[in-house]
Amino acid sequence: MAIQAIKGVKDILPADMPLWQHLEATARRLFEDYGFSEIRVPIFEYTELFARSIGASTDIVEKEMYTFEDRDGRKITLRPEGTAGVVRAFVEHKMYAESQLTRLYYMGPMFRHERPQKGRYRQFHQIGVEALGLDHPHVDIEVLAMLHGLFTRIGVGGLTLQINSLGDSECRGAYRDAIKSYLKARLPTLCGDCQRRYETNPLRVLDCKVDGDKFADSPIMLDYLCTACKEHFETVEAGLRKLDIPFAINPRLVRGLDYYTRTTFELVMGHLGAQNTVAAGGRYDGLVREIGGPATGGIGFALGVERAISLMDSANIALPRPALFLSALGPEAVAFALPVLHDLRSAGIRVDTDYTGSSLKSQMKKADKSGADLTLIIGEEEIKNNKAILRNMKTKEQSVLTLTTLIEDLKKRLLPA
RNA sequence: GUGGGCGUAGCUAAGUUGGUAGAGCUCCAGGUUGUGGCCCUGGUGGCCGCGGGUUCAAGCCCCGUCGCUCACCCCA
Repeated sequence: MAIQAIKGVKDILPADMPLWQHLEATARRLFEDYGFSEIRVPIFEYTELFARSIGASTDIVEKEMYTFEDRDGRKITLRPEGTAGVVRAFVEHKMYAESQLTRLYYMGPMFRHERPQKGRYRQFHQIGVEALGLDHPHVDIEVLAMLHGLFTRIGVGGLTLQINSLGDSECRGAYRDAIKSYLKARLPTLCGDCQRRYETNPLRVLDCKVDGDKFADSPIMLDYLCTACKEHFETVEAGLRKLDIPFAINPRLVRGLDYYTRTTFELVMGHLGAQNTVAAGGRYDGLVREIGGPATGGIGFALGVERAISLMDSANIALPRPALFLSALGPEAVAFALPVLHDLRSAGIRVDTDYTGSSLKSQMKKADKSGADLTLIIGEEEIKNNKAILRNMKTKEQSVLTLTTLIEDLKKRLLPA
């Protein structure tokens, strides 16, 4: 039995790459327009970092992390999400001292040991941003506008941006108490999962797929927000309207990571399977301090690359193709072609060839398949007569070139003036 | 961790009540001797996921196992 890839991880094959590269390039360009800079942080960290930031009792930390001891006996974890590492780097390099607002983005693999299914893998990729240092609501708006803009630019529609506020340390407690007392009376009628969640994460009960529709009359966070949180949320709301960014308030939107405060949001897509959240994020005003930095605000999001790509239409993504296909017939021509290929490639011209020297018919097929607009034909006769034939694959027009001036001639035709 | 569906060629997939595995696409070579896409002909390519059992005989039936997949849970 041949060795296979680890369960839940995927090879991203050349055929998939145009979509990946297009998404990554579009994101880079957009984020940089907004003043964000790329940061690359390690894919593993000390386990404690994730326990402290994500929350020790969350599912991610309790049962999904790839954690192991390294040879020095220290507990190491493959990152299950991107924010913790970026915030750690922000604090470690004292980036808060450089400017009031630090805008960062990242992309790369994340790891969670879950049972794989559609849109959920054990190694998956996220593109994320973090804006650290300010808790001004306009930063929230900027980040949401950027998220909205990204999906517009990659041509994915039909998504819904849901937003909510989770309040802060001041008002969330009161809401939590209200929910618990609301649920307490109904507890016996709820599903087993909800009874368990009542203890671990009562806010999540409202989001239950089985009993979720029973809670139409439940207390909602927005009614419990303190003045500051309420103002913050209203400013974000007004700003989104002003920028014509469509959204829906979902008072039951709860995040699975403990660090979120105030603004939270999800970008969801119907009919993407059960894993219908394409991107999600929120504000985390307590996190930087928790990691050992100053008390400073932060907000970010991450999008699931595999999920986003499954929504993209590959039809309008240009595939890379050579400018020229060189057909060399017979060993002499193949030998002659070697430096020609080298010179053209060195000059930045994309050239493909087939080294077999086989029949012209089979090479024409390969030239056609390569997508090249032009085919250069060099055979025994051409070598003898100091000629080469240049064929336009679309018009079928052929012209005769001289071998001694071939490279200069081709450069003139194929390089932009 | 729990449940459903599925494993036959590189891909998509037929295979009757058990009787010696067929096809389309791809790939390769031809179809006037040096010209692609369409068409035609031929060829390469299968431990039928793996192991065991029943049987004269197993792709098909039984048991086990591994893998893939979808859903629960959780989340991007």
